[in-house]
This record gives sequence, structure tokens and C-alpha cells, in this order.
Amino acid sequence: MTAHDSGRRLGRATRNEDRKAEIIQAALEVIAERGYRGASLAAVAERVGLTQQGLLHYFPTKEALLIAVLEIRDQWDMASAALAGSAWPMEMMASLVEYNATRPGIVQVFTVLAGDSVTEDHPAREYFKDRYRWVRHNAVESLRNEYGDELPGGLTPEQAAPLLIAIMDGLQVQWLHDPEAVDMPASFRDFVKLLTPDDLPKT
Amino acid sequence: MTAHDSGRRLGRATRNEDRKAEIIQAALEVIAERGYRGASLAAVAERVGLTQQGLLHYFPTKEALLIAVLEIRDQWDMASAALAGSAWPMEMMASLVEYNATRPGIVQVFTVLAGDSVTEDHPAREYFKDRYRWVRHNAVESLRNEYGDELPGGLTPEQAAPLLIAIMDGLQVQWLHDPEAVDMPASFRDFVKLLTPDDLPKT
DNA sequence: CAACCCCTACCGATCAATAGGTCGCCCGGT
DNA sequence: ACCGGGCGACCTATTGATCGGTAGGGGTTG
Repeated sequence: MTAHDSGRRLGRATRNEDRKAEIIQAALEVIAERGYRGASLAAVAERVGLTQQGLLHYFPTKEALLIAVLEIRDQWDMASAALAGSAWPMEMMASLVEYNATRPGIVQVFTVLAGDSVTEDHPAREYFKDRYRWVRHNAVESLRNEYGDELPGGLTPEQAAPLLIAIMDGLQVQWLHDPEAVDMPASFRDFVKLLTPDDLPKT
Repeated sequence: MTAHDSGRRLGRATRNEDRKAEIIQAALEVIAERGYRGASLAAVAERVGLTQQGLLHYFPTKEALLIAVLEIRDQWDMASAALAGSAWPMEMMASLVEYNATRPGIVQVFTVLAGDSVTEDHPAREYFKDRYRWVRHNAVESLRNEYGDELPGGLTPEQAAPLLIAIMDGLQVQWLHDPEAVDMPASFRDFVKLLTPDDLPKT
């Protein structure tokens, strides 16, 4: 809150934020390994060199930590969206998938959480519902932007959007289970081919 | 083991199997609601009118119960596969999806488990890996059977198979999160349209 | 038919581990 | 001296699991 960060003294506030970031990072790892329900505060704390109680000092409850984790993803999303002006070209999506294939950990967190959150009273339920809405809406724009209103099979962008998202999620699951049997980026590009109208032979 | 079930006396062995079936059913429900890690033996037991220890009499360990749950799915799969001679027409898949849309519970179990199982040392890890392999293989056959070797976008059945699976899984996740925003069966059919070569205008 | 026994089904008591969370204290920098 | 950061002790719930029992239906024997 105190905005006078004038001096080089990186305010104690900054220190605090740094620590929080570390913790979130650790939480990402642990959740990736054990899921939300299986991720104990103690395990997260240990990874940052804290005790469970020390962790609770930064995030008063486990749910608060989860929320922080989800918010950080939103920040990434927003950042990327800003880069692309809210309508991502397919090519950018493809390279995003490629990038994801590099970081199984991150993919795993959100795959696990997305499954987890379908559960009763899960704290991330609402989050995912909203997120999917947003992502779908975004996909519609991107699709229309790239292919116009008419896609192969007579599909509209509105119809294709859920499919695009489903492909990304579904491929991740298969890929996480068996990276050697599923080439996630290649498969994604295959799907893009399906979406590409074939009346332009593409050189 | 005693094969002389001649009389109408439904052997105590049958009784045993029945009880097990009940328990598995209950386990399906509880897992759907809370995931595997969140599903306590006590909760499952209570649903069948047993104590936790009573349950453990039938399945000596939690993992054993999980395995039984997974096996029952295999039985369903096998049964359906038998019906279709191992190569499912697309139309049958579509109606399977339609059927699934009727039973959110079942879908939820396996969506949750599929996510859950990506986790370290998860007892169902191997199961899902194998299952995906099998399903993919199966999909290849079905696709080739239906469309031949050449699909839209120049894809081979081998390339399209992971996409088909991904669509099913991915749509389920979105649908579970927001059934009103995602029409799973319709979306699946949309995807099938993408796969259908357009040189046959279909009446 | 009765006495007997045995095995299946099931429960009560109990455990060790682990969970998330609270409270009060201390330490060190400013 | 103050305060943010952090820990130790402690608590209560819950978990999966073990052990020792017991109720009773069924078959066997006399």
C-alpha cells in the first residue's frame, strides 16, 4: 500500500511479496505432484524452508494459497492476452502448446486442478467455470479473426471454440499420462489443419 | 469355487459378489463427489450401511477398492466393444456421448480420476496409461473403418485418433463445469463433421 | 432332532499418521 | 521500543488400517 518506494530500500513490503511468490511457486510444484487435496501445507512450507505455521503467516488458510495460485495463472493469461490483443492467432496457440510441452509441471497443476475442481464444494469450482467461459469466448474471437465465419464442416466459430479448448485439455491429459505415445504439439497442429479451410493449398 | 450351484440356493458366494457390487457402486458415487483422495472408506461404507471395518472385509485396502472400480469400467468397455466388434462407428460414439450426458456421475468419476491419476505414485496411473493406449488404438481402427486412410486436412487415422479421444475428454471437463454453456453431444457431433470428408454433401 | 462346529460377515476398540489451524513467544532490523 | 517474520507447542479431526472378537446360517454327525 505505501507507495513511497523511493530509495533503493526494497521495502519490507517487497520482501513480503517475494516470499509469497516463492511460496506460490512451491505450491505449484506440490499441487502438480499430489493434487490440491493431497498437497499438504507442510509439504509446501518445507520446500521454501519454512514450517507449516510460518507458511500460514503469509496465507492464512490453505484455500487462500490455492486462490493465490489460481490468480497467478490469471496474470499469465492476462499478460499473454495483452501481447496478442485478445485475439490469439492459431500460430501463437500452437507455440504456446509447444512451450507447455516443455513444462510438464505447470501443465500438470492445472490438469489436476481442473479435474479436482469438478468435485463437490471445491474452492476452485467457480474459478474454472469462469475461466472456461472466458477462454471459450476468447477462442471464438480468435477463430473468427483467423478463418471468418465459415469453418470446415460448416461450423461456426462458436461451435469450434469448445472443440479447440477440449483439444488442448484433452491432449494434455493423454500427454501427461504417456508423453512418448502422444506428441502434444504435433497433434495440436493436426487439429489446426482440420480447422483450416482446404481451398487454400498453403504453398 | 464349489461349482455345484445346482439348486436355487444362490450360494453365499453370490451374496458376496452382490455386496461387492453394491460397494463398488457406492464408491463410484463418493469418488465422483470427492475424488479418490477425498473419498474416505467410511463415507463409502456408510452409503452401503456398513462400518469402515466392514468394508475392509470385502476390499482389504482402499487401493483394492479403487482397482475394483476401474475394473468395472473395463467390463463396460469390453461389453460395448463386443457389441461393436472392436470398431465403433462414429454414430455409436456419438450416442455414447449422448448417453454420458445423461449420467454426470459416471462421467465425473473418470474425469476426476483421470486428472487425479497424473499425480505421483497414484495407484491408477498405470491403468490410465494403458487405457489410453488401448482406446487410441481402438479409435484408429474405427476411424480407418469409417473414413479410410485419408481424412480431412490430410490426416491419417493415427493422427486423428488422439484428437478424437482428446475431444471426448476435453468436452467432458467443460461440460461438467458448466453443463448449460456446453452442449457436449452437439459439440461432439460438430467434431465428427470436421472429420467427415466434405466431398460427399450428405443428401 | 439335537449337538456340534465352522466359516462368513461384520463390528468395537484402538492405533499411528497426518491434516489444517490457533496461540503465544521470540528474534532481529529500524 | 516496536513490529513484521517466523517458530514451538499444542489441539482436534480424520484418515487408512489392525486385531480380536461375535452372531448366525449350514452342514455334519450321532
